[in-house]
Amino acid sequence: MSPRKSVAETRLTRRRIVDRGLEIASMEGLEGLTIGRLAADLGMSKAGVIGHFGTKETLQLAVVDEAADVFTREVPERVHDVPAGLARLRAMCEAWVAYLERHVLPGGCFFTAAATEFDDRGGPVRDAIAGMSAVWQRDLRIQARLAVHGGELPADTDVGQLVYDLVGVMLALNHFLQLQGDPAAPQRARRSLRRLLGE
Amino acid sequence: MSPRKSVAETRLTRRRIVDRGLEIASMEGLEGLTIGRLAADLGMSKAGVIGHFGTKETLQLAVVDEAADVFTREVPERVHDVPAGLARLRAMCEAWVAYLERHVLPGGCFFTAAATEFDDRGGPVRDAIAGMSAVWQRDLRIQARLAVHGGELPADTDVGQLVYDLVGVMLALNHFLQLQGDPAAPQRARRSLRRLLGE
DNA sequence: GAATATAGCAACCGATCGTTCGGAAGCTAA
DNA sequence: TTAGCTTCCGAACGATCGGTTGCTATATTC
Repeated sequence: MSPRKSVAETRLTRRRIVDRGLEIASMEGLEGLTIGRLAADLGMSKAGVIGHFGTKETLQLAVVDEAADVFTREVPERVHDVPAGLARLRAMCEAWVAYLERHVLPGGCFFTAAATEFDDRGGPVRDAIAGMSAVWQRDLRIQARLAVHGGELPADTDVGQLVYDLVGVMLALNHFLQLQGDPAAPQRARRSLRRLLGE
Repeated sequence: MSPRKSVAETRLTRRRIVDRGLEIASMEGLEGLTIGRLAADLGMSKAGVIGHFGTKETLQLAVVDEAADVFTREVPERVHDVPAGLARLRAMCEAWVAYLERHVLPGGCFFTAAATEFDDRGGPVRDAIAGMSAVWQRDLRIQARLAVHGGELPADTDVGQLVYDLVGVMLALNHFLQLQGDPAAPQRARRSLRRLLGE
């Protein structure tokens, strides 16, 4: 029925699958992401969808990768030119808030949803999620440490504690935005960040 | 085949279903809670399981109710005799941390998982989850307000902001415990609580 | 003791799950 | 032109999903 597409078109089809898959997964979860649903949404057959990945788990991993790309594009890359240290740390957090505020993905923060969905299981998908979460927290820790060493944050700052609190602020932001639809949540998040990182 | 049980036995069967259902749901999610899986775990037929509820949604609501009962028993009821105001607010939060620390449910905080799973959908299950979350946050606000009026917290305290931060601390605790298995998380949570609520 | 009500089972329903298979269609290299 | 490669489809696979039906065996009610 459907002919072979040019290489460019093929890559485009794969991208369409992963992009739409990320949207679905951000709303329904990575398990709620169904091959049949994906096929129906894209107007193609289930075989055509799964043929690009071979396995649902591979598809899930591709979606996790895409989510990481989106996050990277929307948050860390936007603050790459901000001076390292406290300024960069503040910019990272502000970009993080803005990213959730803008509802880049319809289902809120993909990693929050995926983390709570997979935190009790094993397997490569869980490992990928935990790994990317760890990388981002490491980046936060690095900038926090630079800020401490540069005297921009108190010398006795517990960097791990600070990152813990920052993560809490963002988890709360996602929670109040998605579950309660609270429009004051971003402002609350920014106020908490000011308290943690100074003015 | 299986005979009718006495009323007491019948209630017990229902409790067994809901209890096991809560364990499964805390790990696999409310949608991952499957009637067939439940029946297999309990050594009974699917019809025997669903006969007590009629519908999976009703079963899910029963599980949500049970989760609320467990939480109520484990957290607010344990601090019922603590004097109202800041002392009670602190005790509520400490009981909350201890509840997560003890791993009362194998999958961590049920409401955190259920909230992120259902925050994008509609329906009675989502409403029940959001409602119970709202009740608990209202209880926190009440005690916080009492603490402010009693002069135990600064007069300019933004109570909504405080509850936002408290929720963030607990979400982070659940996150670091479940996804990263960080044993230092409870101590981090307690330190954050001290920062928010004083010594 | 007889009548009634009901908990639970075995079997089954249609739908959907992830996955496999053979083939049709078209691009590309020889 | 031809042979091979690849994308995608239609169809089907067994498994499982939520839910229904008919029945049996017993607890309760009279």
